[in-house]
Amino acid sequence: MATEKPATPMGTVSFRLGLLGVAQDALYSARLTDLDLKPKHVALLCVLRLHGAESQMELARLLGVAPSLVVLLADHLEGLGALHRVRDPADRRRQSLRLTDAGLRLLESATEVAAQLDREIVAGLPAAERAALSNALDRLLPPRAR
Amino acid sequence: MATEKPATPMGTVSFRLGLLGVAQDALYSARLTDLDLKPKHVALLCVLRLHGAESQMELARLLGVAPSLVVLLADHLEGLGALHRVRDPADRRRQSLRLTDAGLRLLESATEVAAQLDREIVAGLPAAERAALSNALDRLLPPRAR
DNA sequence: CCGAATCATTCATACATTGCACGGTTTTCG
DNA sequence: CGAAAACCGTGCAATGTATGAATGATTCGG
Repeated sequence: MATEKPATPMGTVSFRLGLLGVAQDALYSARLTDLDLKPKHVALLCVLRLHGAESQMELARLLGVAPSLVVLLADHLEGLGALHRVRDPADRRRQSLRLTDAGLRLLESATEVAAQLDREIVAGLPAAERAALSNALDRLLPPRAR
Repeated sequence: MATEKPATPMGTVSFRLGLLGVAQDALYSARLTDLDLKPKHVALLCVLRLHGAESQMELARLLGVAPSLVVLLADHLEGLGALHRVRDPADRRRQSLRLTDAGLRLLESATEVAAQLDREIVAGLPAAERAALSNALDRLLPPRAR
C-alpha cells in the first residue's frame, strides 16, 4: 500500500512542484539573458499575444502582480521596442499596450528558448508521461494565467 | 497532429511548469506563516531528515543555494529550536546540524500543510493523471534535491 | 612546519516586488 | 450642473531574499 502520511513534504506533489518550478523559472531566466528578458516579461508578452488586455490594471490582475510592477515590466519592454503605450481614447486614464512586430519576434525567440528547454528537460520522460504532465499543468494553472 | 511550433512559451511544458511552480511556492510560503517558516527552511529540514548532511557546505550544495544563505536558514531554525549546531569533532571547521524533536514535529506540521495543499490542488485531477504527475516530478527533480 | 585549501560567518550589495502617495481622468449622484 | 468619490498609471521608499567577497579559524599537503 502507499504511504498514508508522508514523513516530509518531499512526499507531496505541491512541494515538489514548487521546488521544480522555482528551479525551472531560474533556469529559464538564465537562458533569457541574451534577449534581455525575464520570465515575467515573457508572461506579459504571452498575455498580450493570447488574450490582449484593455489596461495595465487588467494585466496586473491576469499576471497576479502589483500594478506598479506592470509599469516597470512595460517600461522595459517599451525600451526594447516590443510594445507601444497608447492612451485609450475611450478612457484616457488607461494605457493600451500594443505588441509591435519586434515584440512578436521577441516572443518567438523566447518561445524557442523555452522549447529548447523542453527538449532538454522532458527528453527523459516517456511520451505518455510527458503528455500527462502537460495535461496536468493545463488543468492546474490558475485560470487567470490562461 | 500536434502543434510543431507553439506560438508562445505557454505552449511549452517548462514555461508552464515555471509559472505553476512559482505560484505553488508562493502559496505554500503563505500557508507556512503560522509556523514561521519559508519553503527553503522546509527544504533544509527535509534534507536533514532524509539524507542528513555532514556540513553546511554540503547542505548548500544539496539545496542549490549559497553557503551564506544556509547560515541564515540555520540561524532561524536554530532560533525556533528545530536544530542544534554541533562542531564536528573530527573536523572542527564543520558544523553538524542535528534535528531536534521539536524540529521533527515542525517538519511534520510543514508536511501536513503541504498535504492539505495537495488535497486542494490535485483534487481536480483524475487518479491516473495525478500519479503520472507525481512520477514525472520525481524524474525531473534535480538528483541533488532528492 | 608552512603555505594552500576549506569551512562557517559577516558584511555590503544587488535585485525583485510591494505599498503608498500623487496627478490626472472618469463616474456617481445630490 | 457640479462636487465628491472612485479609478488608472506612475514614482518612490521600503522590505525581504539572495549573492559574492572578505575574514578568521581550522585542516591538509608536501
